[in-house]
Amino acid sequence: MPKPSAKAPQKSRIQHQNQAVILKAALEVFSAYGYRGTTVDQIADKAGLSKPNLLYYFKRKEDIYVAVLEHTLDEWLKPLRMLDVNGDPLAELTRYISEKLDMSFANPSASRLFANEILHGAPHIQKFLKGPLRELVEEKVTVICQWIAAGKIKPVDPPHFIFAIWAVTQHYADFSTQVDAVLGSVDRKVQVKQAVAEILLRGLKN
Amino acid sequence: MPKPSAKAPQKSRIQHQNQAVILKAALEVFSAYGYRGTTVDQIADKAGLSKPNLLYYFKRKEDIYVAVLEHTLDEWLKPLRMLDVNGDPLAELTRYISEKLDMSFANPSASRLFANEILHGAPHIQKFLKGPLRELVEEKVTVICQWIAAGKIKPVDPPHFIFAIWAVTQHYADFSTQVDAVLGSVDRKVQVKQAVAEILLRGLKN
DNA sequence: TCTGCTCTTGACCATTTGATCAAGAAATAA
DNA sequence: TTATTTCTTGATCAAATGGTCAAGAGCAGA
Repeated sequence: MPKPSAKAPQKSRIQHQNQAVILKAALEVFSAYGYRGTTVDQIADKAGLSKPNLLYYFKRKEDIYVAVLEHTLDEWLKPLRMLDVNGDPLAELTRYISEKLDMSFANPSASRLFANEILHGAPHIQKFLKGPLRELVEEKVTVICQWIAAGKIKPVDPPHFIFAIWAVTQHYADFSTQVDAVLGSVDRKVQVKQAVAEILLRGLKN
Repeated sequence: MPKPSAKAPQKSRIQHQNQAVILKAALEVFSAYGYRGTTVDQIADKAGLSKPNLLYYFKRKEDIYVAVLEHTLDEWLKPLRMLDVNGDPLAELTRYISEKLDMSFANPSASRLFANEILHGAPHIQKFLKGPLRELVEEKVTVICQWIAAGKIKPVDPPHFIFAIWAVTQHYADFSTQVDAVLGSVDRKVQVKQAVAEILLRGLKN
């Protein structure tokens, strides 16, 4: 076997670069218009490639979509993974909320792509939801349970508390159009962080 | 002028009935597949009409979509409108959260339709967001401010508190696929109501 | 430079889909 | 019944769109 790996056809420099350009362009377009609302031409235009050229790298439209989706999933779980049972509960949760809000403000497209996928029944990421996501939630539920058992925070329904954090933090990405319409389009990152942490965490303090 | 009104061509019995059937079918399909992902044929099939017949009642696909959207908007605001400054704050907010969750469980399609529209920049309901919705939020913000000023609840950022209620309650409609994947598909209405009210309101108690 | 591989694209195809229309069926009013 | 309006549909069209292909351009190693 002279080749280093028969399964990994080792990308060339151009391949590596163009795939990155395509994924970036595809994220923007898919998150803005949804899967069916996006045309391959739109992605190609945004990526600065011709349509056949784009389809040289990803055979089908759906392949691009799946690639973009999977590319964001891992990133999505990182902040929750870091929730440490040995840390101070309020500090840990404050950090978690802060990081989730940072993600919503810095990369709303990824949040919207994810929201759109789930909104339509998550046809492409059922395995992710029922596998890695579910396991991670179960793990962090026990963390919260331990904090409660140790009397470090007041009792709370752990899974629904996690859902609440997701819902509120991602709201500022997914529904930013609505937030802007109601409050005006100003920079409110600091204020939101303060307000959200207060709303979700004050009830936990002893 | 023999006619009662020149602007309202008074619908016939058949018109009234078929439009209702179409709107119901369209809500299901649009909320499941999004605007671009929905075909007129799908709506016609679900409504039990031929495509040309459906287009006899609504000239264009977009007209159906707008009609469905507007049909749900008014319903959407009702619970918030009822928030009464003279009532007990905790009781009023508990009732509001409970009603929003009831809506999410009873009519998730409407919630998803709305979420989808906003997710994609709310191209059809900008006026609604910047008009009626904004005004209603401003009104209820003052209600919450009065409660705070009267010392009835602890201080909280009113608009972001309203957003938090929306985010969490609508999460159980919009992201039910994810919730089901993580917790299993069981009836959890009562538990969710209890948990959500606790999470969002305990921090307000004096 | 020559050779083989990777990359790029204009032209093209098949299907889907929003929308139209003319003609007929059904309801309604006289 | 007759006349008029409303309702229904098969057939059809034009545009949009995902995907293909053959031929050529660019690049890397010998």
